[in-house]
Amino acid sequence: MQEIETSDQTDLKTAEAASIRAGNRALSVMERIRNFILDGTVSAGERMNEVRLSKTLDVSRTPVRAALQALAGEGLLDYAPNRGFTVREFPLNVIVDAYEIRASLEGLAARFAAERGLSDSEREVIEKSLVAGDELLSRGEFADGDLLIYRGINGDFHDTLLAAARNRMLSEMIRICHHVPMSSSRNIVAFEHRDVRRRHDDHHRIYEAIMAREPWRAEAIMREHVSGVRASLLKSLKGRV
Amino acid sequence: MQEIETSDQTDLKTAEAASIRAGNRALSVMERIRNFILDGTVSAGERMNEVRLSKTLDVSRTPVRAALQALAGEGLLDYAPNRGFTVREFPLNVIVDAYEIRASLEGLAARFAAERGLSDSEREVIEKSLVAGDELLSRGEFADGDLLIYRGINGDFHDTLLAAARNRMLSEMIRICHHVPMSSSRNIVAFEHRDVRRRHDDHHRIYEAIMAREPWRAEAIMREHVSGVRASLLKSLKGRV
DNA sequence: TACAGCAAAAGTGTGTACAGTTGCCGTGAT
DNA sequence: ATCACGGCAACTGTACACACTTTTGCTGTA
Repeated sequence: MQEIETSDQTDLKTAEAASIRAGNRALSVMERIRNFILDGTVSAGERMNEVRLSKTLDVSRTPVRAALQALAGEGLLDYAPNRGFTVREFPLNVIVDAYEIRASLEGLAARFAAERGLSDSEREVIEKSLVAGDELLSRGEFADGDLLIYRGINGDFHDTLLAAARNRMLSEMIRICHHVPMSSSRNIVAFEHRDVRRRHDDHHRIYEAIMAREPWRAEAIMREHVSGVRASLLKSLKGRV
Repeated sequence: MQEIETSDQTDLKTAEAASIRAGNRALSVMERIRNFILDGTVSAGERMNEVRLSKTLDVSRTPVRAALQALAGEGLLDYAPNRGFTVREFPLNVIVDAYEIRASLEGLAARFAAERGLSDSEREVIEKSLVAGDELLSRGEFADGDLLIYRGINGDFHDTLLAAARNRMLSEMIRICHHVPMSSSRNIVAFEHRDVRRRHDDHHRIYEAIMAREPWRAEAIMREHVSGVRASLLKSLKGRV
């Protein structure tokens, strides 16, 4: 009965890095249920029937319950005694607010990083991300797939800075913000070259502030940086909806 | 087998308000285990033996596991696969950082409250807390038990403002900060009359900023306010240790 | 005496049966 | 026709047994 091992181990590193509970089976179950939620297999407000889930995933109710509890801890599910778990709804204003929270928290992370300094490897990763971004942007316009590449570059920059803040609670809270649908830093919401260029320029300035050991400046720029993403999101939503 | 109902329902409202999982039994078990952690019955770094706990609390392992998972979600416990749960350690720097995080988040909450406005009942509670604090402080010095009273006043002010921010994710994150040992807003760390007076004056100014619909000013004062508590904590620790 | 390897014990992970609760549907009285 | 009540079905909550993993400590050997 170890056929689970072979199948799906999506994003396993993220999960264990975040001190998430659930052992062997429960961990993979958790990721699978998370995907059900994020890809819309189960819709917002829907009840998570334990028996049905355990049949679908071919495990007993025990790991299913563990996974559901863990996901509730992450804020993706709601719990009510004797009524089980339901998919939490994320109306637009909640998503927008999540960006504000992220802005505050990542700003704080930038300040901590500036106060505490970067390790050699962290500096290396960030510099690499800056150079890679410069290169990508120097062409003046985006080719196919370039946005996907920048997504990675952007993620590296933010993840590394977060690690440099050396504060676990902060990391976990920001991770929760990222798990709000649409709110990940890996989501580039501004598709226009000029916007991305401005964002990338922010990265340069944040890095400079950190290297200059100017915590408050680093915080201010980072806050504005993430807030700017929120503004872009609003703009792009208005454009489409 | 309903003898649990009669016994311990400590802080139950807080728990369910925070969308915590765990049903009837598991919920009370969770609170009891939380107390074990906070009052030092189990010490930092210690392993939470499920069998022993279930015997101590006189329930089966199932609700114990549920409670442990919930507490891990709150950040009080660490989990490692096949090795169970351990009490997370909170060294001084983590506690101090938690105040910074709280400062950022409560600042944001104040901003939201200023943007969104207070309900009648919220305004009433806050004004009452301001008046009560004025009265308590007007005597010029503290009598026995006055600090305890102010603790309640202080808590009312902060809780109400948080509710007025109308953002669940924010509430939950701040609640997590409060659960860090020593980091609750109900802990008055500055025992001197002058410090408390200054804090209370902050409350007045925050309220004024909110009523004047000045979000950024409300945020700035609140951040400084909570940061000030952190500074007082450091001072008082230095004095004692 | 130090260390490797193994075996027993302790502890966690999972499956499953049963108990308790909720919600729904049908029946009957008003 | 409507509402109240009772019983049934579905689902969650808890207990417990068994499987698997980790840890411990013992023994034999170098």
